Amino acid sequence: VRHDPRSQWLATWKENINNQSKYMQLAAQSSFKGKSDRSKYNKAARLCEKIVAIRKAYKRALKSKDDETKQLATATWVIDRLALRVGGEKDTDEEADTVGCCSLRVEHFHFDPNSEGGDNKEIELEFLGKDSMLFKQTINFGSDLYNENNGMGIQVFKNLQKLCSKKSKSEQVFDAINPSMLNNHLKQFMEGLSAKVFRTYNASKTLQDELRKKEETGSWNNLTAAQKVVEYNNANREVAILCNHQRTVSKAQETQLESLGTKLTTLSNQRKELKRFLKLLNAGKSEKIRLKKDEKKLAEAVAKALEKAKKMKDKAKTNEEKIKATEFDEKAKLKRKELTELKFSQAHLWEKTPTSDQVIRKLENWKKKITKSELDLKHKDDNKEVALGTSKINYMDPRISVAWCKRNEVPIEKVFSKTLRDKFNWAMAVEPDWEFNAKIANE
DNA sequence: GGAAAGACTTGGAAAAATATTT
DNA sequence: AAATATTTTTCCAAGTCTTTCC
Repeated sequence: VRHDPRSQWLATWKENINNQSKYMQLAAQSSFKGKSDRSKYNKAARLCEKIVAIRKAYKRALKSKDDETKQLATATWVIDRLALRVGGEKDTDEEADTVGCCSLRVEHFHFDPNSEGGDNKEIELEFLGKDSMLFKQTINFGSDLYNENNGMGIQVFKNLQKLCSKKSKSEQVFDAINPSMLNNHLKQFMEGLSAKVFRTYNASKTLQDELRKKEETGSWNNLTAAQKVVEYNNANREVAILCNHQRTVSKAQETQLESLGTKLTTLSNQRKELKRFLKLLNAGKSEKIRLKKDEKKLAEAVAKALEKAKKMKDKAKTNEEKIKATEFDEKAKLKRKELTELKFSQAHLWEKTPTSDQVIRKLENWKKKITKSELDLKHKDDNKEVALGTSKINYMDPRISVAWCKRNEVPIEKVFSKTLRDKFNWAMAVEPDWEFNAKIANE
């Protein structure tokens, strides 16, 4: 037993397989952890002020004659603007071959990936990051996004080009520096600054800017709380994309998306048929309009089968009878499924020949349905690989979210789950106009 | 001065709990 | 109430970064 105010752990031991240190620590909702979480975000917030000087410094150093200085500047740009991790060296015999900024190799860079030739300033970066998550993005260094500070993107591109030339594929791009040099370099700008702080800073800043942008749109105040939460999640998504937080698409999700796709095709085919009906009606050929078929008959059969299955189950005493009853029940359910499919496939049809008014009304209805389900599908597809949770738990200052909720009269539980509310208890008391900026660092 | 150890944060998968649809 | 879909929680490995050791 000992008392050591410098450390947070309650117990520590060596795990017997890989000989790694293990710790027992207080839970995330403890005030102890809360305090260090708060200081993490406060440190990142101080960057709001310091970032100007840092960017100015590396802009100049990008053109330095000294290799080390130049590489430090280029790497800092990458960490600041592309939100990469620092990328510590590790033993590739023992561990997975994953990389970050400092350990990037020439083979991870594809210049002019689409062979556009000429003055192309694109690089496709492709590598496995933490947890072997794929990072694959094409960066256009010529775009305004990277050049608002007159020409920095272009300069970085030139540097990277040079750093990759005359090297074999397996050589490191930033061969003159390593993470501890980079972190030491960063310390001169701000006490306690290290590479990871940029991720926290950029994530929090992005969230705040995105949320503010949305609040400034004209119709914002007309939105319901639920609609505002959707916008919050969209902002959260921007952050997750920035940090490359991904999830693998499960088999179930895959099939779900597929079936949504087929549903959509059915709907649009039905709309086409409805249009045809309208023409037929106008031409006085109403007898050619297809009507609903077999639905009632099948519905009755299904009801009967289900009832019978239930009776069989109630009666069954022996195992054999029970098995039979279950089998029958499964068949009945299959039939029921058929019925729903049939119903869906002729949902646009009528029992009796419709009037053109009816057809018009249904057409409008179908149009709405199609737009909605198109949007739904696109949304699902766009987001199937993005994980929002990680940035919410680790990167976005919770006070931004709390203040946003207060300003917009959105209950906090729409945004933070129970555990997150506990974890971020320290952040709950901020004012509605609270801002993530350099001033709050002293709170 | 550089490598290894130690301490703490960050990461997605899978399980579990809830919500929604049928 | 059952089936499905979505969200939350749990789990522990894989990172980062500072301190210690040689």
